[in-house]
Amino acid sequence: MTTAPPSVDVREHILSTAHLIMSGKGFSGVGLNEILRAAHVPKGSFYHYFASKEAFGEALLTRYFEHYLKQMDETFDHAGNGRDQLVAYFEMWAENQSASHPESNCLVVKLAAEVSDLSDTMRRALKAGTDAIVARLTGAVTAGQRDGSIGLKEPAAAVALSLYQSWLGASLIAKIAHNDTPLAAALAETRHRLAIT
Amino acid sequence: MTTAPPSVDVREHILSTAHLIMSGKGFSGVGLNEILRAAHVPKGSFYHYFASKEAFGEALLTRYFEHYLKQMDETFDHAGNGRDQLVAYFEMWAENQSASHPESNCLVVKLAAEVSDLSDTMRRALKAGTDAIVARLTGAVTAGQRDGSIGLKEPAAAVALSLYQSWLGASLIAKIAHNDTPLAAALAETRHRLAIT
DNA sequence: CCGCCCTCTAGACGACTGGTCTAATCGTCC
DNA sequence: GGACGATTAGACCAGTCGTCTAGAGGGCGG
Repeated sequence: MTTAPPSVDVREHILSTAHLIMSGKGFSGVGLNEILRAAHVPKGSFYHYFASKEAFGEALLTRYFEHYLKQMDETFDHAGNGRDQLVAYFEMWAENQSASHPESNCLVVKLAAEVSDLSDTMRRALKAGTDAIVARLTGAVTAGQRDGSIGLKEPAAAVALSLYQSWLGASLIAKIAHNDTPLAAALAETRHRLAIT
Repeated sequence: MTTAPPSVDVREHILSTAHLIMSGKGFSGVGLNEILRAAHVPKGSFYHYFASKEAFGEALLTRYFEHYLKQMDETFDHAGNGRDQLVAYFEMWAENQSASHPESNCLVVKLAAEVSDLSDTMRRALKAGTDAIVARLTGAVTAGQRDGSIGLKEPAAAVALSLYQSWLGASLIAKIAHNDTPLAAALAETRHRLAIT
């Protein structure tokens, strides 16, 4: 699909092509051949940049979380109080996870279950990434509790983890239903949970 | 000579063997060869019982939900009020999803993300099954609201779906963390949510 | 300008597995 | 024995991941 010959950063090009394909077919469901054909990169190059498919998967996840966390930080920076930060973030999630943009779907939702039992290194990449996400959410909850925009008394970390898990579950159900209403419902519920009573 | 219908037995045997293996390796991650070897069933027999790997996957899910819903009904029958029914069910979930019993892990958690984009028939099996689960949960929430064991005012269906999604998410995180504490936390939070204020 | 070295590309190849299908065998009953 | 459906054996080829040799390209010292 992607045609540009990026002799500059082939590694990055392979990774971004793979992200596209794997967010549809999963990890075991795609072969290196298909990815490399789509990226117009010969097989010989692949094993120059990556030691194995597993190492490649780990790199894919690491790269994904890097981008993701950066975007998350930007979203938080552009929002006001703690509650607004969280709402803006989950609005973004709902949009990205929509069935109409399969390429921006969350890789945690897509790959976690498949890959956690398959490869310990990939599992650890997933763990590090999700921990970082929850840490940032915890920061926003704490900020919201301090600035008065969030009234919940429970520990910030517990609230953050619970929100994150709910959205993972809602995304899974949205995938099964092939329908975005679970995401809209999750957004409404999140707003409700964070509202000052 | 009541010749027991062996075709049913073999079919069932293949399915139960596959359940075991796939709950570890996923759908695309296992080949028919491995499943059939493990089940001591010759490869040639497979296409006598199933039309394709996809149809096989659909049968696997259907069978899984049949067992699952039956067990769910039994759990509900042995519990008292609506809240107790839900608590008993989620206690069972936490136990089955434990990392130490990978064979009883939830197939929805394991396969939903991988399979929903891969096969529409499998996606629909997943949808029918999860809808049935949420319907039963909704029944228990309604019962609890009626018998006074649940104080929540929100619509029963919304509560049920939200609980189910939270548990899917918690199970995913537990898989990533390779650790059961997220499930214990989910159980505590569920209890808290359902407690009379 | 040349030759050298090292990075990167190229893709054939091997050993194996994937799902699928046809042709033959088996078991049972008439 | 003959017929016939249920069951199996194994061929089939496209695909898998990974290896390997051969060479193109660019930078640099001289």
